[in-house]
Amino acid sequence: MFPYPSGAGLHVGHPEGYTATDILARHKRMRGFAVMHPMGWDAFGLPAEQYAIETGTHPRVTTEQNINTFRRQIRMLGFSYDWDQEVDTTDPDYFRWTQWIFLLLHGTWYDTTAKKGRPIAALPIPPDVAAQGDAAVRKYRDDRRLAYRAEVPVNWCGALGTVLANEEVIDGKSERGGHPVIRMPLRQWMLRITDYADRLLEDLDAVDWPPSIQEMQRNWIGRSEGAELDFMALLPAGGESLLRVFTTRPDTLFGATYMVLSPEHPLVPALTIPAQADQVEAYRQQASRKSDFERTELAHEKTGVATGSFAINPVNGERVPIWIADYVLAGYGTGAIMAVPAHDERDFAFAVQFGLPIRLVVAPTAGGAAPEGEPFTQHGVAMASGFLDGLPTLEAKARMIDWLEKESKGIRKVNFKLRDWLFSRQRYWGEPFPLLHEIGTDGEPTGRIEPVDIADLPLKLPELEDYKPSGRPEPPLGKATGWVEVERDGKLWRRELNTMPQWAGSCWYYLRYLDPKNSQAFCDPAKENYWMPVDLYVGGAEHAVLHLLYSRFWHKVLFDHGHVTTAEPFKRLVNQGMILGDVEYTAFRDATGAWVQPATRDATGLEAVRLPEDQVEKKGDHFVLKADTSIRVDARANKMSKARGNVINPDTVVNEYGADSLRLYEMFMGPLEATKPWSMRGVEGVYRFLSRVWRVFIDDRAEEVGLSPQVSSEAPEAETLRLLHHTIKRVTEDLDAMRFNTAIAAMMEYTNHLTPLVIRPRTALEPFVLLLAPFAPHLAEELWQALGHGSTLAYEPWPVFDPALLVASTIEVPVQVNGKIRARLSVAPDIGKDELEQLALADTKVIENLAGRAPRKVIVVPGKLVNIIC
RNA sequence: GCCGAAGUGGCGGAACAGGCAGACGCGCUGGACUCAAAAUCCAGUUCCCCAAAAGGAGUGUGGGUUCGACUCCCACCUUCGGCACCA
Repeated sequence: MFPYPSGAGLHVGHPEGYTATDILARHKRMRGFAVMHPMGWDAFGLPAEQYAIETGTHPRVTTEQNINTFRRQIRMLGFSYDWDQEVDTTDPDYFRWTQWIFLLLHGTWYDTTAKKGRPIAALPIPPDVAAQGDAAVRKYRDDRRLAYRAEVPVNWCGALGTVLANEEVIDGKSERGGHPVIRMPLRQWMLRITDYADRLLEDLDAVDWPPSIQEMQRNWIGRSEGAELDFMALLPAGGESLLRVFTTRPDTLFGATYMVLSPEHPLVPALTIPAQADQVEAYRQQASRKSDFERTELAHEKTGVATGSFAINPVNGERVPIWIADYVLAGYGTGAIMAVPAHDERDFAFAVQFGLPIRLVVAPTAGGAAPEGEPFTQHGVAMASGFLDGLPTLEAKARMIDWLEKESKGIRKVNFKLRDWLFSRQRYWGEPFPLLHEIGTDGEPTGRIEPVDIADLPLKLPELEDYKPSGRPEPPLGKATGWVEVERDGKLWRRELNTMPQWAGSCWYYLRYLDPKNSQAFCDPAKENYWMPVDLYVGGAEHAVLHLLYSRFWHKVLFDHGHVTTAEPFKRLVNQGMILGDVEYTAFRDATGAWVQPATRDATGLEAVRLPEDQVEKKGDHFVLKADTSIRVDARANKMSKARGNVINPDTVVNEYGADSLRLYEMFMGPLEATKPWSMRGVEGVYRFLSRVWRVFIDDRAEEVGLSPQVSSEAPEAETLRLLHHTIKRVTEDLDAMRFNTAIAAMMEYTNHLTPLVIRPRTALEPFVLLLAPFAPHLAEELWQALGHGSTLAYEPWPVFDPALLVASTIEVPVQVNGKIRARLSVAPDIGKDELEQLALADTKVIENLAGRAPRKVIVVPGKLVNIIC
């Protein structure tokens, strides 16, 4: 995954994944593969804009500086990127195609029968719509495009005068400054990713991804099957209105004792009786001020207000009260539920809180009793439910849906947690939407929206005097007066003022890598066909859901239009683990300065003191203070952060130990996927290994760098040859399985064998240099030259091991008596089972341990062990 | 609360189609080289007992399967990551 070039420069977390893919790229090249290994910049984003607001520096300037820093640092590490493939999402030649893809989405509707996206021109227009004229047809189409506009609540911070992203809002206040944030509806661009929910879910089975990531995506998509059914709401003003709910448990319909609407539900005003109006309005106000976070956070205490009106249960004609409560989310299902307190935790809590009736309609077993004082939410057997009585839950569900469908009171329905994607931002530093709004003679938008001509792309950002927020929830692009208004076909048009989110550019960059300079298409179809899908995609798990889901969505739209040939973009995904700071030891002192042992880690009023390693020791399964072993010391590695001051800068490491040491250490720390703490001593360790390798080849006492006189043309001894081939085997297999740490261990072992050799045969050294090359390319190239080769080793064939040479002349086989090892036999590797058993039984140690007892059973695993049971 | 991953020496981690636990590296101890130090090289280093040999215990905890379990099964504990009123 390409980086966001932040002002802080490269972090040691970045080179982890990049080293891994570089090693594989180099290895594959040596094995004759054509390798595409590119790098680029995900360079739109908030920090550059924030910096612009504060200093007036154009984000382009900041971004360019940051990219230059990142590029320098990345080059310093010797990654074999093809810099001709470099992409930058903020480059107009790049975002031209981001805009182009947006227009493709805008020009697409999802055909649910064909289960694919199709051009909007192919959308069948019903005759009655067509009869109403162009405006009606246009609206019909606009309502079905994959990119559409909707009123959705955004986080508006009046004090900062800007709209904030969800992650910038904490406890209903702005992250910076702690100003109040309210949610207000704003007209926004949305992408209809929910149309692709089923395919995004199904195709997860076809990719080679970590199961945990697949699971996270499945949960995020959150498919659930159930029914939508209609209650009949009785309006206080007279008349009726259908009130639709979604439920996964239609079998509990007989147990519905009240209904709950989300505070935002459109029917709330019509359903509120005058006596309740004030309360309802107050509750709606209060709910609107809460952020989603606040609404779902800890506050599991239920709140709500009765509307005062009632609805009729479709299955039994019963009158049930209608309430509003914020535990019902406006965005899921229909924004309204039938409450079955006996069989749902939330409904139960609410019913208890407000004294609403609870009616059991499912028993754990036929005739069995549900536990008292808690809801029974599991499957069981229907009861007190008329025609469902006695049916197990699954059958009861099906029967109820059949009944609802027959009576036209409901339908089978699948719902998804996945929301449509809020795609617009009220920001400057992002891709402008290539759309024009028609302005009528009255100076107001007519509602007609047209894309900018493809030939006029890219639509570049206007230059701005200042980037400060306007103080109104309006995008800063509105300030670019000369840019906003456009004349076309004799009419006045106003440009779309929102910009795209940072995800946009990162959604498809892997395709641009294939053909970054193409001015005719986002990518030459022949190249796409040759390279796609991505064989290996390495990145942090923080992108497990959003980035990977959005990319997959865009890819599928491109696929439906025939612009790409694979349904999925990333065949194999590997998540690198996080690199934490060095381990820190912390003890606590109270106000008097005395050491104390806090009951909890977050105890207040105590001073946390960081201790050097030599002041602590291990006692039992935890660390204690050496000076007072009754005081427990907290030992943990923390996330690297500026605030903690535990950030490791790759520049420092490279200056001190060289790029190869950094690369090697990052890979030697542990499995790529694991979270692991950094240790400067560990870097020192791999540096010493590389130095040892150097001294095996090079006479370091000589005035000039030159091959050690110990390097000889003699043939290696059998053991050296065996170890060489063993090492080739291990390194090759470990690389294929991405076990970089054990591959390095294998090379260390081989080096440990070579070091004491007085005579170092060239034929045992050269293949080793090639094995080391992907890991430590700088050192390996130098050794390769010293060995007398004129050109790079980057394309030398990868060494191949000879299985015949792997066999040792003798092996050691342990002999157990009753499962305990009592002797070791030195035998030929191909020794027969019977012979091995005879040898074991004849061993003096074994005889001693048998103490005259006769073996009852002898288990012989040839080449592994002998176990004698007596 | 739910989902997922993981618990192995002083530390990072090896070994899991069930078969010698602790590879490799760090740290530590001792030795060689040196006037000395650094660097380097050699040896040792899971714990307990012990001069040594020989023993004994041991892969988060408690059970189970097996000749044999870090590895498989059941229950639990802890840590990390994600989701979190999704009807």
